[in-house]
Amino acid sequence: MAKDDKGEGQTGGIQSLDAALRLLGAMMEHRGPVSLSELARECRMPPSKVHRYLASFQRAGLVEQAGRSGKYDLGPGAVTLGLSALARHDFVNRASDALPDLCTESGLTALLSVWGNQGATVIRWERAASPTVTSMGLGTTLPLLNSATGRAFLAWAPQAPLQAIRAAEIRGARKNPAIAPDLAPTERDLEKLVGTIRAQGYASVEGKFIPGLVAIAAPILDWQGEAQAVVTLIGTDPGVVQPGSEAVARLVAFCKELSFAPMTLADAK
Amino acid sequence: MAKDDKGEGQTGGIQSLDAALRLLGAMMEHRGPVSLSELARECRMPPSKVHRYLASFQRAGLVEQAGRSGKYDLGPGAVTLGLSALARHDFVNRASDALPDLCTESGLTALLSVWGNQGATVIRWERAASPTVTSMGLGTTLPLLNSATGRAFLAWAPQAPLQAIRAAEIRGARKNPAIAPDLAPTERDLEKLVGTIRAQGYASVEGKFIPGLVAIAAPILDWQGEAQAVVTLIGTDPGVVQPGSEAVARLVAFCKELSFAPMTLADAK
DNA sequence: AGATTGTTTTCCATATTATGCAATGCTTTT
DNA sequence: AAAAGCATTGCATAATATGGAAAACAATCT
Repeated sequence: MAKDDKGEGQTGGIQSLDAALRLLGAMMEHRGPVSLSELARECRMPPSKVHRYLASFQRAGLVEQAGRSGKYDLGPGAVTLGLSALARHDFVNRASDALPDLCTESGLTALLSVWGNQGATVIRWERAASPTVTSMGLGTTLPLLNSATGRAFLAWAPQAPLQAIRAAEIRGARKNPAIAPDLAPTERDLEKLVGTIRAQGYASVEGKFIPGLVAIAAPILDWQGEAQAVVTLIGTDPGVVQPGSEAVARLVAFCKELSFAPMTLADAK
Repeated sequence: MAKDDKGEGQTGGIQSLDAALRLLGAMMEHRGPVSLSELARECRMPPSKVHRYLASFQRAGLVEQAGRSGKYDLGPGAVTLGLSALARHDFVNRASDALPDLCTESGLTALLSVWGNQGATVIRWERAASPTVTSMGLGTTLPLLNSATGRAFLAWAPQAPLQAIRAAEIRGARKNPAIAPDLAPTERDLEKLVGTIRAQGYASVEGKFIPGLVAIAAPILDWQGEAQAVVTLIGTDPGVVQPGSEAVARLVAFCKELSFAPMTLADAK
């Protein structure tokens, strides 16, 4: 195959693994199932090569073949791997463990989300007894502007990844005003919205994402003051979004508890 | 290198990739960072090999070196990958697509339900060729105790939300014994019922909700082990509810196929 | 129908690429 | 200081991945 280019200054590694991971990356960029030949074209690999790699991935459960369409997609093993990686960050574990308590104490449905996959992704949720909705499962990607969760990320998440997404969603919202009817998503309005959210310490939304529902969301902050995750409470009573409400108090306390707290001098040993 | 084991019956694939994925699997099992040599020992690989593989993984962001301790850990790329995969696993859609197959193969009417609106709600159904049923349309809310579907949710759905609903329905059933004529819905009986259902892997009902009809139901589980949806088969022949029946086998296999399955780590010894 | 195009999958000879070992730095322990 | 453990790099060998061709399979058009 005449690999003439020696431009690779990379230190040791496995070339076949690099190719395999390039393949995985390509699969990730697609939102859904991809055909083998399409992958081959994108990665500039012969189909036979792609086929063999996919066979190995498939054995490990990282990819799977969707139905009988023959197309390939990321599989459950990838989820396991990702959640395992996520679990290394202890705030995820602590928040997951405490989520049921928050749910029962508040009587509301509680969600734990992290930023990933170009959106706020729900990784854990605890349903309340009261009649809320379903169809909001794990892995749901919440909209940035019209969900309390998304807004909390907008206000507290790392800038870099959000800038682009934000811009994209603003364009989308402008084209489709039904998505954000009462929000004129100019840069100025966004700044104002973010300012308001940060000032009051939590984000809220009434019936935007799902009519009839209200939600409040607060961030779990790391040592840099950026949102590592967002906790959301969903209910039906409009009262819960009010600044003084018990639900707000509980939510904010919960997140503060889990957020990074600078060491006090008294702790010095 | 004298690979004596010919135990590999596996079809085509990349051996080095298999080794790499075995490595990833080993890293997954550790809760935190691992040293290179430790990995090498566990996977029975020479350290140099492990080092080269890790270099490739690191370049892709799948693993990273924790601080300057030199230990390796799963990295942000793994999280991204997992979240991307998580978003694709829309159980409801996948089940919807596959439902017609289940229907034709089993010759029975198939139902797909999710939890919502204080009950098991039918969101998709596929009628069997034989003209049995029924007046059951989309959006029908099935009773919790007297339908196979409801019972499956009872057995596998998240505890917290169901406790209340369950209690409410018990009260209702007591007031209206026609709904649950042969079931004394005490807490003890409920526990026993749930235990039986979980033990046999599916819920069944004979002629309770609709006289003359029998039904079996099994859950589609997410990675939390909770029922995201329930698939139900309805027929007239009492034989289908028997544990060994073909219908039961098909149903359970169907749900298992759609349920979340963790990553398999190939331990070819 | 049959023909045609586009897939996915298997086979095989070749040499590219991964391999294990040994040697080298590098850090931590005795 | 010496020793032990670990991470990293070089090297010759052969084991392994490679691309092309062709077989199996599916879908679309004439």
